Amino acid sequence: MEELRLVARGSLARDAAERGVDLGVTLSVYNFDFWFDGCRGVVVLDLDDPCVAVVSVDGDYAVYCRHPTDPREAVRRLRWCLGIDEDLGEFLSIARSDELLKGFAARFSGWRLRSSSLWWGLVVGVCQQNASFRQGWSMLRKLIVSYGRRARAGDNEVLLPPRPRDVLENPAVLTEARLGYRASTVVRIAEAFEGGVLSEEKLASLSPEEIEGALRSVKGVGSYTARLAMALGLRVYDLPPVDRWVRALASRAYGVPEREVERFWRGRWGRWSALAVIALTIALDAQPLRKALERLEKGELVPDPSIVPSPLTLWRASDQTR
DNA sequence: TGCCAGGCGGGGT
DNA sequence: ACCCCGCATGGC
Repeated sequence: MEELRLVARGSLARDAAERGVDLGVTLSVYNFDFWFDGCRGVVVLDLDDPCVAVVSVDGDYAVYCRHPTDPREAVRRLRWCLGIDEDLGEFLSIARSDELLKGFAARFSGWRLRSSSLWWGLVVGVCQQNASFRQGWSMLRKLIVSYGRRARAGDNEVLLPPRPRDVLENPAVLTEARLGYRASTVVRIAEAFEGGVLSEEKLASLSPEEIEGALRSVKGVGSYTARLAMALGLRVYDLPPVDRWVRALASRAYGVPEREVERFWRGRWGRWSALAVIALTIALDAQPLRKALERLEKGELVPDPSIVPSPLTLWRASDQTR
């Protein structure tokens, strides 16, 4: 097991409060039980040169890294992963007068997207392809647990997602994790990162369209997966990951033909397009389309914490997604 | 039991 | 620019 050393300690409480960030909500949304327990969360800052932060809902944090790291750089990275300095003012202002997201904007203004690496964002996207939310997160959970990459960070034993190299060393685990035909796509993504064809640093400087194109060069990565990964890994939200779920809901809510949903969505949400898609999945508890449409008809557009698992409750629903 | 789910690529027209 | 199909797997 890899030993990580303490490189920084402090509190984000004041800055979070000043910026209206709710760390409890931010840590709980779309998280697993082994990374969040209702009180403290693990944030993976770097997979390749492992570095993690343990953050409490009141803002205390400790950052641990495998190699000596500039504490200021580590804290910058933590703040970025938690979206602390991302100003969502414009997004929330649009959302407050939006049919789909006004309830979300009223109650979840403190939510920020937790980012991951681009590699991991792609894996998340692939696991959502042609599967229910529940199945997708079950696959991801099994994937992480099966590779079982562990590190010691102070008193905490932390589970890390596999690196591209881990996947290439033992691709059979993907099948054990029940990824089905998605396994070969994950292998191709891992090869692209290991071979340097894709690299986060190079892609980050490109335009959103160019990033999407580069990611789609991997067979099995289409528009949805590329755009979701850009949002999760790079905090680039310009291009919405429009799937049949969003297409149907937006078509109904806005009275727009399905084939025009993407254009309409981008016109409405601009540089917040992908964030709005992710927010909608939270608002409707990522329920299957049929139920999500019923919720829309009834105007039930705020998360229902009694639904398990959902983006909000996934962290306390490990048994349902095993 | 079939059918379908937050896609995708490859084939057709 | 469309339309259509198959694809691993799990839940209902």
